Amino acid sequence: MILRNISVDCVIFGFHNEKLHVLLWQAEPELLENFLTTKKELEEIKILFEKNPALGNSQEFWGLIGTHLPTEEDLDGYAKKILQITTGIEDIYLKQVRTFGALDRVPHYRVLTVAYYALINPNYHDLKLSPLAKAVKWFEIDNLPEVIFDAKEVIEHSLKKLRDEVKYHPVGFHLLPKKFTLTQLQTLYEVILDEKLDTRNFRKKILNMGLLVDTNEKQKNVAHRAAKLYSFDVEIYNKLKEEGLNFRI
Amino acid sequence: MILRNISVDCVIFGFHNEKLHVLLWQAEPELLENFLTTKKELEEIKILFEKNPALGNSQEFWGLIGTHLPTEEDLDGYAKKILQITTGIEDIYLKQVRTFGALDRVPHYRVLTVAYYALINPNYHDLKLSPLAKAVKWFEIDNLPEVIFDAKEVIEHSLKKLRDEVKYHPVGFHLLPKKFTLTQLQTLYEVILDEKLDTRNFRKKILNMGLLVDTNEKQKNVAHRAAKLYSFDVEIYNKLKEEGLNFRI
DNA sequence: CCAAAAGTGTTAGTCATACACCCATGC
DNA sequence: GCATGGGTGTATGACTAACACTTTTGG
Repeated sequence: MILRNISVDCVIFGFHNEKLHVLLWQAEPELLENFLTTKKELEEIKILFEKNPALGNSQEFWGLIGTHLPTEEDLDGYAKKILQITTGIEDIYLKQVRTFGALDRVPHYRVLTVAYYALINPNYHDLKLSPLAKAVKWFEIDNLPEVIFDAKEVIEHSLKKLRDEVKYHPVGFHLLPKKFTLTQLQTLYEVILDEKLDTRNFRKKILNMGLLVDTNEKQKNVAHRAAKLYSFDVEIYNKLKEEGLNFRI
Repeated sequence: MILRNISVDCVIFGFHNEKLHVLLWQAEPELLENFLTTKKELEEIKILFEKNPALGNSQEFWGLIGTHLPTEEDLDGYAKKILQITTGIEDIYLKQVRTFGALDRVPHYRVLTVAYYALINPNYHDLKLSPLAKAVKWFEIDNLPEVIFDAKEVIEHSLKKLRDEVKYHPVGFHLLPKKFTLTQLQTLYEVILDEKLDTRNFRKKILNMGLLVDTNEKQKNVAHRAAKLYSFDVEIYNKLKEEGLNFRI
């Protein structure tokens, strides 16, 4: 059985072409089948779609990826499941943003949405493998299409949360490939925080924290001096944090 | 109608006797009547209580103040309403913590709890006026009674959120009277953050930020040098923030 | 005059900011 | 050899941390 009054939606952020993107879809009941376990649940979803013209009308509108919470699913676990099925990735950084519960945020019926944000790197995860590939698309964060319901507000809240988080916790790394250059990292922060950073100071700060691992590798086939590749190690971060490291950008 | 699968619970923090406290209650359906608008809702609540032995058994267990969300109530608005009815105060600082949705967090039926935390100053708000006064009690944060369901976890999450927040935003003032001394403010921070702060440095830092208003008043009838009384002005804070002030403790 | 808490300044070290040029690579 | 982005050091000012005594008040 699904809980008609509760939906779980994921704001999936991706970083490519030096831009922050959000993954949206045009949902149809048949796609939601992927997230559900019983036929009964699918029937229930179909009824909701029929009752709500705005949902059926999704040729024009894009929406956040998610659906109603089944009774037998753990809340955090279900958000993770939605992401796994959508992206094919097992270990995704995922964080609850907040629950939206204004009266009339969705016409015709009452639903609270528990929003999560997730961070992935689109260059390194081929979404073509996803069963939802045809319905799903990346949009630049400052060039979003028309979205359904209050999805815009949810995305904005999530972005704000990401911005707050990225300054004090090393979460930005989840948007980069395993091995990355300091310039990529800097660009990422510039894009998320929407401000220019001083290269020399940025490098000093990051390297002084001592949580990047020098992979002893360099970029290849670039038409300029090849940059060193670093990786981020959560274990090292946890150790340093215990010793009193304060991560700050 | 009430939404059986969604409850709204408030972790109400108060600061007195140099300790941080939480307001808990022993809920009974009759008390919940105060939060509800129709008789039908009360009947629905009563049925839930009957179905769930742990709820009826609340002579032994204390719980968070809150109840199921009625269909016609806005989520944030309902949290505010719960607080107003409980405390009689109109303007309470209130913040959504997160939504708890583990599978067996409440036995016998599935319910998600949207948790909020609130900050009030018990010395300056007489809860005896509340219709719930007899069921409600302050507990020291590190001397809590046995609590129902996962209330402990919810309280701990809320405290963590408060700690994170208090460092970077001037929310601590909501726990103090309108006019307070710098020593009170320092004690408050020491209690919330659970660490000693250097008095001289603390005063310098706070006063340099320039967001406290000198009321030109002093304590009266104290058996020692009377301290100056300050107040906090949100308007001033907002102005300073626009000018780039970074609030940090 | 005593007890109790309020109030105050200086120094040393650390951290943030501002800023401009040479280096390595592919084509 | 040139275009492109990678990589580096220093000086200045700002902030943080550590630390001990005098002042005011009521009883």
